[in-house]
Amino acid sequence: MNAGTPPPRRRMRADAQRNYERLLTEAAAAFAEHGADFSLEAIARRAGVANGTLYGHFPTRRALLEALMGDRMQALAATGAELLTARSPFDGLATWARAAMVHTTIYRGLGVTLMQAVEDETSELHAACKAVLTAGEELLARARTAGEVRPDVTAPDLYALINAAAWAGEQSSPPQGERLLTFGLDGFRTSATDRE
Amino acid sequence: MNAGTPPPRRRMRADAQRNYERLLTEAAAAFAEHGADFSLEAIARRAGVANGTLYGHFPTRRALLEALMGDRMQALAATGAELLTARSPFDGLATWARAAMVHTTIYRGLGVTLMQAVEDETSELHAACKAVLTAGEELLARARTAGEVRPDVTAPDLYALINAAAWAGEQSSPPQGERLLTFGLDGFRTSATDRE
DNA sequence: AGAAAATATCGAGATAGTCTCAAGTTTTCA
DNA sequence: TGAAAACTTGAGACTATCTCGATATTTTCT
Repeated sequence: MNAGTPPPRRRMRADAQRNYERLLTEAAAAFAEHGADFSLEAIARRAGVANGTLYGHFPTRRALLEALMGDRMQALAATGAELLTARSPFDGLATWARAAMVHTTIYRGLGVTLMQAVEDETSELHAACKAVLTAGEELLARARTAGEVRPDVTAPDLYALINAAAWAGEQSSPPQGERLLTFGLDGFRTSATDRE
Repeated sequence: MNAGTPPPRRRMRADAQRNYERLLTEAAAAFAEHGADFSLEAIARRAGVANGTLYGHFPTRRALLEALMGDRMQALAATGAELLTARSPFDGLATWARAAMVHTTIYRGLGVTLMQAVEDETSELHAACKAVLTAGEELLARARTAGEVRPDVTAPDLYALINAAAWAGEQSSPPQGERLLTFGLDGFRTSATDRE
């Protein structure tokens, strides 16, 4: 559906541009249908291009994912910023977390990559993940200040919960993800730990 | 360390028995060090055996895992039964969940297999996973009866939480797993949802 | 326009992993 | 001891990742 972001830098040769876009389109379709581990070789084939061409444009699988998801993740961060004005800080947080989980679920198996990317500075997805993490931190900080979540809940906790819930959702027929996320978020709440 | 369970059925030829055990030993070491996705070919090599021999003994990777973990999972189920007499039903549940998470962490990447196995009747690990699920259900039922957990929390929720927390723990440098499990379990508690 | 320069593409090849199976070897036991 | 049963072997058929020199296409410059 979505053909990805425009050219990376400078100007590309016309044929390169064409191939770049075709690869992105096919990759999006293949990943959506078969998961983020789908064969790059097959994607090149489907795009009518030699696999060397694919590697020329996207040296790593992560580079391809970044091209596919960069914008989307920035958008998610922006949504987080908007939810900073939600009536209830906790609800804003919860709403955003749900959106983030849905986002992670776009390609099966994406969670692993996203979890690694936030710690690995050399990952092409690092910046995007950091932006998401930061958005989460802000929502969390607000809810914390309002006394709605426990003071010891951190942004990495939230990030991990989102990805873990997405992961669980992928593994089970009735989407366990939603439930897990809800339980986790409830565990974040102040009320759950009066005596600790 | 642990060489796995004894022969499967009837009696094996002496050399077969030797190879079977050697494979189990090497697999345990390799999985422990490199994760449950480690190359079966390499395991056969390390065991000084042709790869056809490995496949002869263990038709699938899951079969190998079952041989490696079957007992251990039964033991986990037994631990669950014992914790049924814990002073506090919730603490019994929490203690067991922690043990289950540690158990899942024995080989990196095991969680995926365990989540699939519980739904897939054809998996060699299905029975073992069911036993674990059942143990969880009993602990949960007791805590529910005692009014310590929300009435809508199910055994699959618990199972998913345990595996998801183990998964998260594997992806992050500071072991996020423990924290996630705690938050999730707190989310299971009755007190967290008075008004819902 | 024409040719040189810059930029891309191609696809074979090196490496590695999964899984199968016909042919050969070892063990068992009557 | 020797034949039948039980195992092992390793090559072979696939699939995937990633690299690189040869080849082709596009752009640029005069």
